[in-house]
Amino acid sequence: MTIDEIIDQIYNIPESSKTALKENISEVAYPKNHILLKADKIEANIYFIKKGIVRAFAPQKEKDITFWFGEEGETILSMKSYVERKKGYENVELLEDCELYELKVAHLNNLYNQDIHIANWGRKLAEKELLKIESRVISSELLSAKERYDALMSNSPSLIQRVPLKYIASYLGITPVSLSRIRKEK
Amino acid sequence: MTIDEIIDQIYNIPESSKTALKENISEVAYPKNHILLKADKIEANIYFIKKGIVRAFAPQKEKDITFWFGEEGETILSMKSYVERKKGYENVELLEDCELYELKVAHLNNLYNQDIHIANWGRKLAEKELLKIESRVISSELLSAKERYDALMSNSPSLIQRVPLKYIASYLGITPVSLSRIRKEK
DNA sequence: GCTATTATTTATCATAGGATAATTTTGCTG
DNA sequence: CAGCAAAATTATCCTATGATAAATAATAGC
Repeated sequence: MTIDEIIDQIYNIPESSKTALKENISEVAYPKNHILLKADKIEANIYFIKKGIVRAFAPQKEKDITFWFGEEGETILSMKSYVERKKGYENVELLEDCELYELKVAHLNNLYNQDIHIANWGRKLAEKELLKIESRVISSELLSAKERYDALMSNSPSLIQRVPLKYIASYLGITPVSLSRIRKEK
Repeated sequence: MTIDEIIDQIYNIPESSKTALKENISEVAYPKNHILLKADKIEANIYFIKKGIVRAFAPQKEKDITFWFGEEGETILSMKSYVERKKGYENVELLEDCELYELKVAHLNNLYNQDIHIANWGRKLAEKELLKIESRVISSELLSAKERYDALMSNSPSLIQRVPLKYIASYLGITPVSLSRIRKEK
Protein backbone atom coordinates (compact mmCIF):
# COMPACT_ATOMS: atom_id res chain seq x y z
CA MET A 1 0.00 0.00 0.00
CA THR A 2 1.46 3.37 -0.94
CA ILE A 3 1.79 6.24 1.49
CA ASP A 4 -0.42 8.34 -0.77
CA GLU A 5 -3.22 5.82 -0.54
CA ILE A 6 -2.86 5.67 3.23
CA ILE A 7 -2.91 9.44 3.66
CA ASP A 8 -5.84 9.85 1.27
CA GLN A 9 -7.99 7.23 2.91
CA ILE A 10 -7.83 9.16 6.18
CA TYR A 11 -8.71 12.57 4.71
CA ASN A 12 -8.09 14.39 1.48
CA ILE A 13 -5.66 17.26 1.73
CA PRO A 14 -4.10 19.54 -0.92
CA GLU A 15 -0.96 18.33 -2.68
CA SER A 16 1.19 20.93 -0.95
CA SER A 17 0.11 19.71 2.47
CA LYS A 18 0.59 16.13 1.43
CA THR A 19 4.09 16.90 0.29
CA ALA A 20 4.86 18.55 3.63
CA LEU A 21 3.55 15.50 5.43
CA LYS A 22 5.47 13.08 3.25
CA GLU A 23 8.72 14.95 3.80
CA ASN A 24 8.53 13.78 7.37
CA ILE A 25 7.78 10.17 6.58
CA SER A 26 10.44 7.54 5.95
CA GLU A 27 10.26 3.86 5.13
CA VAL A 28 11.52 1.23 7.53
CA ALA A 29 11.41 -2.56 7.62
CA TYR A 30 11.55 -4.96 10.53
CA PRO A 31 11.42 -8.74 10.78
CA LYS A 32 8.69 -10.91 12.20
CA ASN A 33 8.59 -10.91 16.01
CA HIS A 34 10.15 -7.47 16.27
CA ILE A 35 8.63 -5.40 19.05
CA LEU A 36 7.88 -2.07 17.42
CA LEU A 37 6.28 -0.20 20.32
CA LYS A 38 6.84 -0.89 23.98
CA ALA A 39 4.49 -0.29 26.86
CA ASP A 40 6.11 1.83 29.54
CA LYS A 41 7.94 3.84 26.95
CA ILE A 42 6.92 7.17 25.49
CA GLU A 43 6.94 6.42 21.79
CA ALA A 44 8.33 9.11 19.50
CA ASN A 45 6.93 7.72 16.24
CA ILE A 46 3.74 6.58 14.68
CA TYR A 47 3.67 4.11 11.81
CA PHE A 48 1.51 3.17 8.86
CA ILE A 49 1.58 -0.39 7.57
CA LYS A 50 2.78 -0.71 3.99
CA LYS A 51 3.01 -4.47 4.15
CA GLY A 52 2.51 -7.00 6.93
CA ILE A 53 0.37 -7.57 9.98
CA VAL A 54 0.88 -6.67 13.62
CA ARG A 55 -0.82 -7.06 16.97
CA ALA A 56 -1.08 -4.73 19.94
CA PHE A 57 -1.16 -6.34 23.34
CA ALA A 58 -1.24 -5.21 26.92
CA PRO A 59 1.47 -7.18 28.69
CA GLN A 60 0.29 -8.78 31.91
CA LYS A 61 1.94 -11.19 34.24
CA GLU A 62 1.12 -14.64 32.90
CA LYS A 63 -1.24 -13.51 30.18
CA ASP A 64 -0.89 -10.85 27.53
CA ILE A 65 -4.12 -9.38 26.25
CA THR A 66 -4.17 -8.91 22.49
CA PHE A 67 -6.60 -6.10 21.80
CA TRP A 68 -5.91 -5.02 18.22
CA PHE A 69 -4.66 -6.34 14.89
CA GLY A 70 -3.34 -4.02 12.21
CA GLU A 71 -3.08 -4.87 8.54
CA GLU A 72 -1.97 -3.04 5.42
CA GLY A 73 -3.05 0.60 5.42
CA GLU A 74 -3.65 0.85 9.14
CA THR A 75 -2.07 3.20 11.65
CA ILE A 76 0.08 1.97 14.52
CA LEU A 77 0.37 4.26 17.48
CA SER A 78 0.53 4.23 21.23
CA MET A 79 -2.48 6.41 21.94
CA LYS A 80 -1.19 7.45 25.36
CA SER A 81 2.18 8.48 23.93
CA TYR A 82 0.63 10.22 20.96
CA VAL A 83 -2.02 12.15 22.85
CA GLU A 84 -0.57 12.70 26.30
CA ARG A 85 3.13 11.99 25.92
CA LYS A 86 2.74 9.39 28.62
CA LYS A 87 3.69 5.73 28.76
CA GLY A 88 1.16 3.54 27.01
CA TYR A 89 -0.53 0.25 27.79
CA GLU A 90 0.58 -1.60 24.72
CA ASN A 91 3.35 -3.44 23.03
CA VAL A 92 3.09 -3.76 19.28
CA GLU A 93 4.64 -6.89 17.83
CA LEU A 94 5.13 -7.71 14.16
CA LEU A 95 3.46 -10.98 13.23
CA GLU A 96 5.12 -11.00 9.80
CA ASP A 97 8.14 -9.28 8.29
CA CYS A 98 6.81 -5.75 7.81
CA GLU A 99 7.41 -2.67 5.74
CA LEU A 100 6.30 0.46 7.52
CA TYR A 101 6.08 4.20 7.02
CA GLU A 102 7.48 6.04 10.01
CA LEU A 103 6.47 9.52 11.13
CA LYS A 104 7.91 11.38 14.12
CA VAL A 105 5.18 12.66 16.43
CA ALA A 106 7.19 15.80 17.20
CA HIS A 107 7.25 16.67 13.49
CA LEU A 108 3.61 15.87 13.13
CA ASN A 109 2.73 18.17 16.01
CA ASN A 110 4.65 20.97 14.33
CA LEU A 111 2.63 20.41 11.18
CA TYR A 112 -0.61 20.42 13.16
CA ASN A 113 0.26 23.91 14.33
CA GLN A 114 1.27 25.19 10.92
CA ASP A 115 -1.10 23.67 8.39
CA ILE A 116 -4.85 23.65 8.90
CA HIS A 117 -5.30 20.87 6.35
CA ILE A 118 -2.94 18.63 8.24
CA ALA A 119 -4.64 19.58 11.51
CA ASN A 120 -7.94 18.41 10.06
CA TRP A 121 -6.27 15.30 8.68
CA GLY A 122 -5.06 14.53 12.21
CA ARG A 123 -8.56 15.12 13.49
CA LYS A 124 -9.97 12.63 11.02
CA LEU A 125 -7.28 10.12 11.93
CA ALA A 126 -8.42 10.20 15.57
CA GLU A 127 -12.09 10.25 14.66
CA LYS A 128 -11.80 7.21 12.43
CA GLU A 129 -9.91 5.25 15.06
CA LEU A 130 -12.62 6.23 17.51
CA LEU A 131 -15.34 4.84 15.27
CA LYS A 132 -13.50 1.55 14.92
CA ILE A 133 -13.04 1.06 18.62
CA GLU A 134 -16.59 2.16 19.37
CA SER A 135 -18.12 -0.42 17.07
CA ARG A 136 -15.94 -2.99 18.77
CA VAL A 137 -17.10 -2.02 22.27
CA ILE A 138 -20.70 -2.29 21.21
CA SER A 139 -20.31 -5.64 19.48
CA SER A 140 -18.37 -7.04 22.43
CA GLU A 141 -21.24 -6.22 24.74
CA LEU A 142 -23.83 -7.42 22.29
CA LEU A 143 -22.47 -10.71 21.00
CA SER A 144 -21.48 -14.09 22.43
CA ALA A 145 -17.94 -15.38 21.95
CA LYS A 146 -19.07 -17.48 19.01
CA GLU A 147 -20.82 -14.54 17.39
CA ARG A 148 -17.76 -12.35 17.89
CA TYR A 149 -15.64 -15.00 16.22
CA ASP A 150 -18.03 -15.26 13.28
CA ALA A 151 -18.13 -11.48 12.95
CA LEU A 152 -14.34 -11.23 13.01
CA MET A 153 -14.04 -13.92 10.38
CA SER A 154 -16.47 -12.24 8.05
CA ASN A 155 -14.97 -8.78 8.55
CA SER A 156 -11.32 -9.85 8.38
CA PRO A 157 -11.18 -13.31 6.82
CA SER A 158 -7.46 -13.01 6.19
CA LEU A 159 -6.73 -12.79 9.90
CA ILE A 160 -7.25 -16.47 10.45
CA GLN A 161 -4.67 -17.25 7.77
CA ARG A 162 -2.10 -14.85 9.10
CA VAL A 163 -2.47 -14.82 12.87
CA PRO A 164 -1.95 -17.63 15.42
CA LEU A 165 -5.24 -18.67 16.98
CA LYS A 166 -4.03 -17.97 20.48
CA TYR A 167 -3.89 -14.27 19.65
CA ILE A 168 -7.32 -14.35 18.07
CA ALA A 169 -8.65 -16.05 21.20
CA SER A 170 -7.13 -13.34 23.37
CA TYR A 171 -8.60 -10.65 21.11
CA LEU A 172 -12.02 -12.27 21.45
CA GLY A 173 -11.63 -12.37 25.23
CA ILE A 174 -11.61 -16.16 25.51
CA THR A 175 -9.01 -18.88 26.02
CA PRO A 176 -7.43 -20.76 23.10
CA VAL A 177 -9.14 -23.88 24.43
CA SER A 178 -12.52 -22.22 24.25
CA LEU A 179 -11.86 -20.89 20.76
CA SER A 180 -10.97 -24.39 19.67
CA ARG A 181 -14.34 -25.61 20.97
CA ILE A 182 -16.16 -22.83 19.14
CA ARG A 183 -14.42 -23.61 15.87
CA LYS A 184 -15.20 -27.30 16.20
CA GLU A 185 -18.91 -26.71 16.66
CA LYS A 186 -19.21 -25.03 13.29
CA MET B 1 -19.73 23.83 34.69
CA THR B 2 -19.15 26.81 32.43
CA ILE B 3 -18.66 26.53 28.68
CA ASP B 4 -15.23 28.15 29.07
CA GLU B 5 -14.11 25.44 31.47
CA ILE B 6 -15.40 22.77 29.14
CA ILE B 7 -13.66 24.20 26.08
CA ASP B 8 -10.41 24.76 27.97
CA GLN B 9 -10.25 21.27 29.41
CA ILE B 10 -10.24 19.86 25.90
CA TYR B 11 -7.54 22.12 24.49
CA ASN B 12 -6.42 25.68 25.03
CA ILE B 13 -7.16 28.00 22.16
CA PRO B 14 -6.77 31.78 21.75
CA GLU B 15 -9.57 34.02 23.00
CA SER B 16 -10.57 35.01 19.46
CA SER B 17 -11.05 31.36 18.49
CA LYS B 18 -12.92 30.66 21.67
CA THR B 19 -15.23 33.56 20.98
CA ALA B 20 -15.89 32.22 17.49
CA LEU B 21 -16.68 28.82 18.93
CA LYS B 22 -18.93 30.21 21.64
CA GLU B 23 -20.90 32.25 19.13
CA ASN B 24 -22.16 28.95 17.80
CA ILE B 25 -23.06 27.48 21.16
CA SER B 26 -26.40 27.96 22.86
CA GLU B 27 -27.81 26.76 26.15
CA VAL B 28 -30.72 24.34 26.31
CA ALA B 29 -32.45 22.43 29.09
CA TYR B 30 -34.43 19.20 29.00
CA PRO B 31 -36.18 17.17 31.68
CA LYS B 32 -35.24 13.78 33.06
CA ASN B 33 -36.06 10.91 30.69
CA HIS B 34 -35.81 13.10 27.60
CA ILE B 35 -34.20 11.29 24.67
CA LEU B 36 -31.59 13.72 23.41
CA LEU B 37 -30.04 11.69 20.59
CA LYS B 38 -31.72 8.93 18.66
CA ALA B 39 -30.15 5.94 16.98
CA ASP B 40 -31.14 5.74 13.33
CA LYS B 41 -31.10 9.48 13.05
CA ILE B 42 -28.30 11.64 11.72
CA GLU B 43 -27.80 14.05 14.58
CA ALA B 44 -27.13 17.67 13.70
CA ASN B 45 -25.82 18.74 17.10
CA ILE B 46 -23.30 17.85 19.71
CA TYR B 47 -23.74 18.78 23.36
CA PHE B 48 -21.67 19.48 26.42
CA ILE B 49 -23.10 18.78 29.85
CA LYS B 50 -23.40 21.86 32.04
CA LYS B 51 -25.44 20.07 34.68
CA GLY B 52 -26.88 16.59 34.95
CA ILE B 53 -26.09 13.03 33.98
CA VAL B 54 -26.95 11.00 30.89
CA ARG B 55 -26.53 7.53 29.48
CA ALA B 56 -25.89 6.31 25.95
CA PHE B 57 -27.43 3.00 25.02
CA ALA B 58 -27.67 0.85 21.95
CA PRO B 59 -31.34 -0.11 21.64
CA GLN B 60 -31.86 -3.81 21.07
CA LYS B 61 -34.96 -5.91 20.98
CA GLU B 62 -35.59 -6.98 24.56
CA LYS B 63 -32.40 -5.53 26.01
CA ASP B 64 -30.81 -2.13 25.65
CA ILE B 65 -27.05 -2.02 26.14
CA THR B 66 -25.88 0.97 28.18
CA PHE B 67 -22.33 1.66 27.13
CA TRP B 68 -21.54 5.14 28.41
CA PHE B 69 -22.43 7.57 31.17
CA GLY B 70 -21.79 11.28 30.81
CA GLU B 71 -21.52 13.73 33.69
CA GLU B 72 -20.83 17.44 34.02
CA GLY B 73 -18.19 18.62 31.57
CA GLU B 74 -18.46 15.71 29.19
CA THR B 75 -19.27 15.73 25.51
CA ILE B 76 -22.37 14.06 24.11
CA LEU B 77 -22.24 13.08 20.48
CA SER B 78 -23.28 10.36 18.11
CA MET B 79 -19.86 9.43 16.77
CA LYS B 80 -21.28 8.02 13.55
CA SER B 81 -23.30 11.16 12.87
CA TYR B 82 -20.45 13.46 13.82
CA VAL B 83 -17.73 11.70 11.82
CA GLU B 84 -19.52 10.11 8.90
CA ARG B 85 -22.91 11.80 8.78
CA LYS B 86 -24.48 8.39 9.12
CA LYS B 87 -27.05 7.01 11.52
CA GLY B 88 -25.54 6.06 14.85
CA TYR B 89 -25.87 3.14 17.21
CA GLU B 90 -26.95 5.06 20.23
CA ASN B 91 -29.78 6.76 21.99
CA VAL B 92 -28.80 9.25 24.64
CA GLU B 93 -31.25 9.58 27.51
CA LEU B 94 -31.18 12.13 30.30
CA LEU B 95 -31.10 10.49 33.72
CA GLU B 96 -31.71 13.82 35.48
CA ASP B 97 -33.06 17.19 34.44
CA CYS B 98 -30.14 18.57 32.42
CA GLU B 99 -28.68 21.85 31.30
CA LEU B 100 -26.69 21.49 28.12
CA TYR B 101 -24.58 23.51 25.72
CA GLU B 102 -25.62 22.84 22.14
CA LEU B 103 -23.36 23.18 19.08
CA LYS B 104 -24.41 22.53 15.50
CA VAL B 105 -22.05 20.13 13.75
CA ALA B 106 -22.43 22.00 10.46
CA HIS B 107 -21.19 25.19 12.12
CA LEU B 108 -18.39 23.33 13.83
CA ASN B 109 -17.25 21.87 10.51
CA ASN B 110 -17.13 25.36 9.03
CA LEU B 111 -14.93 26.46 11.90
CA TYR B 112 -12.67 23.45 11.41
CA ASN B 113 -12.01 24.64 7.88
CA GLN B 114 -11.44 28.26 8.85
CA ASP B 115 -9.56 28.27 12.13
CA ILE B 116 -6.52 26.10 12.72
CA HIS B 117 -6.84 26.46 16.48
CA ILE B 118 -10.36 25.12 16.40
CA ALA B 119 -9.27 22.34 14.05
CA ASN B 120 -6.69 21.29 16.62
CA TRP B 121 -9.24 21.64 19.39
CA GLY B 122 -11.48 19.22 17.47
CA ARG B 123 -8.54 16.90 17.05
CA LYS B 124 -7.95 16.89 20.79
CA LEU B 125 -11.64 16.30 21.42
CA ALA B 126 -11.51 13.11 19.37
CA GLU B 127 -8.16 12.04 20.79
CA LYS B 128 -9.32 12.40 24.37
CA GLU B 129 -12.48 10.43 23.72
CA LEU B 130 -10.32 7.78 22.12
CA LEU B 131 -8.14 7.48 25.20
CA LYS B 132 -11.18 7.08 27.42
CA ILE B 133 -12.69 4.33 25.35
CA GLU B 134 -9.34 2.59 24.91
CA SER B 135 -8.74 2.35 28.63
CA ARG B 136 -12.19 0.91 28.96
CA VAL B 137 -11.62 -1.78 26.31
CA ILE B 138 -8.45 -2.85 28.04
CA SER B 139 -9.97 -2.98 31.51
CA SER B 140 -12.98 -4.88 30.24
CA GLU B 141 -10.71 -7.59 28.86
CA LEU B 142 -8.53 -7.60 31.94
CA LEU B 143 -10.96 -7.54 34.83
CA SER B 144 -13.78 -9.71 36.18
CA ALA B 145 -17.26 -8.27 36.59
CA LYS B 146 -16.61 -7.63 40.27
CA GLU B 147 -13.33 -5.90 39.55
CA ARG B 148 -14.97 -3.75 36.88
CA TYR B 149 -17.65 -2.77 39.38
CA ASP B 150 -15.06 -1.87 41.99
CA ALA B 151 -13.08 0.12 39.45
CA LEU B 152 -16.16 2.01 38.30
CA MET B 153 -17.09 2.82 41.87
CA SER B 154 -13.66 4.16 42.69
CA ASN B 155 -13.38 6.17 39.46
CA SER B 156 -16.93 7.53 39.48
CA PRO B 157 -18.34 7.10 42.98
CA SER B 158 -21.17 9.51 42.27
CA LEU B 159 -22.58 7.22 39.59
CA ILE B 160 -24.06 4.82 42.10
CA GLN B 161 -25.95 7.66 43.73
CA ARG B 162 -27.26 9.05 40.49
CA VAL B 163 -27.85 6.09 38.20
CA PRO B 164 -30.26 3.13 38.55
CA LEU B 165 -28.33 -0.08 39.12
CA LYS B 166 -29.89 -1.75 36.12
CA TYR B 167 -28.04 0.66 33.86
CA ILE B 168 -24.79 0.16 35.73
CA ALA B 169 -25.22 -3.60 35.34
CA SER B 170 -25.73 -3.20 31.62
CA TYR B 171 -22.67 -0.97 31.41
CA LEU B 172 -20.63 -3.62 33.19
CA GLY B 173 -21.92 -6.26 30.80
CA ILE B 174 -23.83 -8.26 33.40
CA THR B 175 -27.44 -8.67 34.49
CA PRO B 176 -28.98 -6.68 37.33
CA VAL B 177 -29.35 -9.96 39.19
CA SER B 178 -25.67 -10.64 38.91
CA LEU B 179 -24.75 -7.10 39.98
CA SER B 180 -26.91 -7.57 43.03
CA ARG B 181 -24.95 -10.71 43.90
CA ILE B 182 -21.64 -8.90 43.45
CA ARG B 183 -22.71 -6.03 45.68
CA LYS B 184 -23.87 -8.40 48.38
CA GLU B 185 -20.55 -10.22 48.54
CA LYS B 186 -18.65 -7.09 49.50
C1' DG C 1 14.72 -33.73 6.76
C1' DC C 2 15.04 -34.34 12.09
C1' DT C 3 14.22 -32.82 16.46
C1' DA C 4 12.70 -29.62 19.81
C1' DT C 5 9.60 -26.30 20.69
C1' DT C 6 5.25 -24.19 20.38
C1' DA C 7 0.43 -24.19 18.97
C1' DT C 8 -3.81 -26.53 18.78
C1' DT C 9 -7.10 -29.84 20.02
C1' DT C 10 -9.50 -32.90 23.09
C1' DA C 11 -11.18 -34.38 27.52
C1' DT C 12 -12.60 -33.66 32.28
C1' DC C 13 -14.05 -31.04 35.92
C1' DA C 14 -15.06 -26.38 38.19
C1' DT C 15 -17.25 -21.84 38.39
C1' DA C 16 -18.96 -17.18 37.18
C1' DG C 17 -22.64 -15.37 35.56
C1' DG C 18 -27.34 -16.08 33.00
C1' DA C 19 -32.48 -17.22 33.14
C1' DT C 20 -36.43 -17.37 35.56
C1' DA C 21 -39.49 -16.48 39.18
C1' DA C 22 -40.87 -14.94 43.63
C1' DT C 23 -40.32 -11.36 47.11
C1' DT C 24 -39.11 -7.05 48.98
C1' DT C 25 -38.00 -2.28 48.49
C1' DT C 26 -38.24 2.07 46.39
C1' DG C 27 -40.32 5.72 44.16
C1' DC C 28 -43.98 7.98 41.63
C1' DT C 29 -48.40 10.05 41.06
C1' DG C 30 -52.83 11.12 42.14
C1' DC D 1 -49.95 9.18 52.17
C1' DA D 2 -52.03 5.40 49.65
C1' DG D 3 -51.57 2.49 46.05
C1' DC D 4 -49.33 1.08 41.99
C1' DA D 5 -45.43 0.34 39.12
C1' DA D 6 -40.72 -0.16 38.68
C1' DA D 7 -36.37 -1.53 40.69
C1' DA D 8 -33.64 -4.42 43.40
C1' DT D 9 -32.86 -8.54 45.87
C1' DT D 10 -32.91 -13.40 46.77
C1' DA D 11 -33.23 -18.23 45.54
C1' DT D 12 -32.90 -22.05 42.35
C1' DC D 13 -31.25 -24.15 38.58
C1' DC D 14 -28.52 -24.05 34.15
C1' DT D 15 -24.92 -23.07 30.67
C1' DA D 16 -20.89 -21.04 28.59
C1' DT D 17 -16.43 -20.59 29.41
C1' DG D 18 -12.28 -21.26 32.44
C1' DA D 19 -8.51 -24.32 34.38
C1' DT D 20 -5.83 -28.08 33.96
C1' DA D 21 -3.71 -31.86 31.76
C1' DA D 22 -2.64 -34.88 28.11
C1' DA D 23 -2.40 -35.89 23.18
C1' DT D 24 -1.57 -34.38 18.60
C1' DA D 25 -0.15 -31.19 15.03
C1' DA D 26 2.50 -27.55 13.20
C1' DT D 27 6.72 -24.77 13.00
C1' DA D 28 11.36 -23.41 13.25
C1' DG D 29 16.22 -24.06 13.82
C1' DC D 30 19.97 -27.03 13.03
